[in-house]
Amino acid sequence: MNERKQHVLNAAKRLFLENGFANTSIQNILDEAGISKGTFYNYFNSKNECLISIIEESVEIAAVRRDEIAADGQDGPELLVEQILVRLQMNREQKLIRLYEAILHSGDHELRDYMKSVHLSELAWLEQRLSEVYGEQIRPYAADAALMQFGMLGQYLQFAPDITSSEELSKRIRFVIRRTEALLRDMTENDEHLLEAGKFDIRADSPPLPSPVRVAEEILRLADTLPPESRDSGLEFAGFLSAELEEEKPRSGLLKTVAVPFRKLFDGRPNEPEARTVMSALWRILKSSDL
Amino acid sequence: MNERKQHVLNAAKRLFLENGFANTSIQNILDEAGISKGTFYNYFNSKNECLISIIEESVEIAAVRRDEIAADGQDGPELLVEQILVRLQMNREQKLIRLYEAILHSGDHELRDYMKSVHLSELAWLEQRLSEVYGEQIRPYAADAALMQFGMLGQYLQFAPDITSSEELSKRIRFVIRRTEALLRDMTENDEHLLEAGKFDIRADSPPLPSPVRVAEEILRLADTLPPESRDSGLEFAGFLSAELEEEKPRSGLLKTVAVPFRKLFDGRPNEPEARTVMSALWRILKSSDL
DNA sequence: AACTATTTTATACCGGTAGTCCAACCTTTT
DNA sequence: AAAAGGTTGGACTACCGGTATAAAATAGTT
Repeated sequence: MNERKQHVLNAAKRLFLENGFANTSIQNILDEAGISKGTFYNYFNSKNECLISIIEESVEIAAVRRDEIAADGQDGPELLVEQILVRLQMNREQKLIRLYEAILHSGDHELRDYMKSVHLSELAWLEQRLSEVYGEQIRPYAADAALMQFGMLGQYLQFAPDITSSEELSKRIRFVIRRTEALLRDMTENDEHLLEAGKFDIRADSPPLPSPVRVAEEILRLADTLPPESRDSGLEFAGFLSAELEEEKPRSGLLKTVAVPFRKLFDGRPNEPEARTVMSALWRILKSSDL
Repeated sequence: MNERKQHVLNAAKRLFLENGFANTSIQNILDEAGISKGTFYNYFNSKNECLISIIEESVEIAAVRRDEIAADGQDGPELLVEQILVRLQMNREQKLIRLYEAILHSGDHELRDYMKSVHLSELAWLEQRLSEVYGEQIRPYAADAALMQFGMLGQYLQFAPDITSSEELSKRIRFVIRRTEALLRDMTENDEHLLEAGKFDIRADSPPLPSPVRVAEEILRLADTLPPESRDSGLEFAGFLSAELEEEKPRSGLLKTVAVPFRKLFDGRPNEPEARTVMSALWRILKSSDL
């Protein structure tokens, strides 16, 4: 990921959020980013692909944040609220969600398929989390509950798009989660469900798990790029993380605890996106070995 | 409403449903309808306006059908299922709903506002119906229940867009309605709600109620256009309807019963849309006097 | 420092889009 | 028959996403 490319992405994102996807021409992006058309098409094969990159980035940010806040603290409905809040805050002022939808209904098949997979993976995540939070006995109803919760929340957001405070957001999320609990009780009592468990899983096209050794290398390389003031602690963290990663049975609790502050060292630095990508790989490894 | 204009609308609708809104150019519509560009822009100020007309028509069709099936039979959850089914079948094979969404996210403010009002009026209708079906005591929670039901159902439809049989549709609707009942019980028990009653009402910009006298005239005029084979019964119906309409206190039960077969005389006839519009006005009068 | 390879720039160009404009045409009213 | 007004076809504009390309700038290698 070129730094210049990141600059273009940021410019495009700014414009998309401000004026909408359809109302932003490539020329606008070129002007905003101060680049020429040729460069743009060096980075992206199309305007759509540029949009996909933006969404991919925000999905990654949300995933890492969710894993990080799960790393400290007990699991339960309150954590679920926080994790859902992450996605909503990601769509700053509900505008990113418009991009999602713009893509969904843009007649472009490739884009639609991509967004569908994003949607599905969000539902799969939610189904899994509901099972974790409310116990294995509700698993047969988790898929339906996830789908309905997603729909309810979507309505509460679309209906009041003027939410700035995360207080207001939390309030709605909590309300919807309590309703979801009622739905789970109701479905359990009557043993009614429409979807089978695991309905949303689409592991087929998910990328292969990165190798721990490879990730360990990347972490060390990243630490090398830190500025003097954070370099020392960064190297400490990185040394521990990479050593632990190459162990036979990594102590995942420790890894999770250390991973969070290490990643945060890169906040605001030019390679923040790269650091996030590497740590995202780390979290995937950790979660797969937890099972 | 010109007959030629209706012809253009039908052509556009066909193309939109088949290829999507974005993938249908005005030239396509011109070719399909066999008209010229000048004519098209005589009827509509833009492609968007053409789409709005199509949606307006389908909204009207759905409203009349809902009122008509309510006219015979007892009220209750089963009727509600049928009425909801009307809207879903209207969006034939889930494709019209894409038009809705295409409009919602098209960056065009005017279109968005229009669709928002359609959305709101659907929610207002649902809130009202829930109160009717489940009793006045749930009215404080009806707005929330309507919003959540709408969201849940939307997910179940979007998620399985390959539904052709209305059996399958009914099954999902019934499932969602049972969940809505659980939500209503839950909210009632805990006395929790986020929205106040009547939240979705937007009477401000709804057109003024048509005068009964005027509608009576239109009904007589319509009957005159019927072909010989249905002319006699049409005139009988029309005579009764218009006479009753001009009474001090119209017998609304009778009116409803007679209105249905009268409107159906125009099915398949060129002025079917016009007849529907007139009868739509009649239903609005009847419902307002029922209160 | 010189040479090479790659990236970036600027611009012309393509086919397609929504929408404008207008002179010619047709139909209805007078 | 004449006037009026809606209808027609098509030329036209401005813009879009995307392609092509030659010149300029930059980076990497020796």
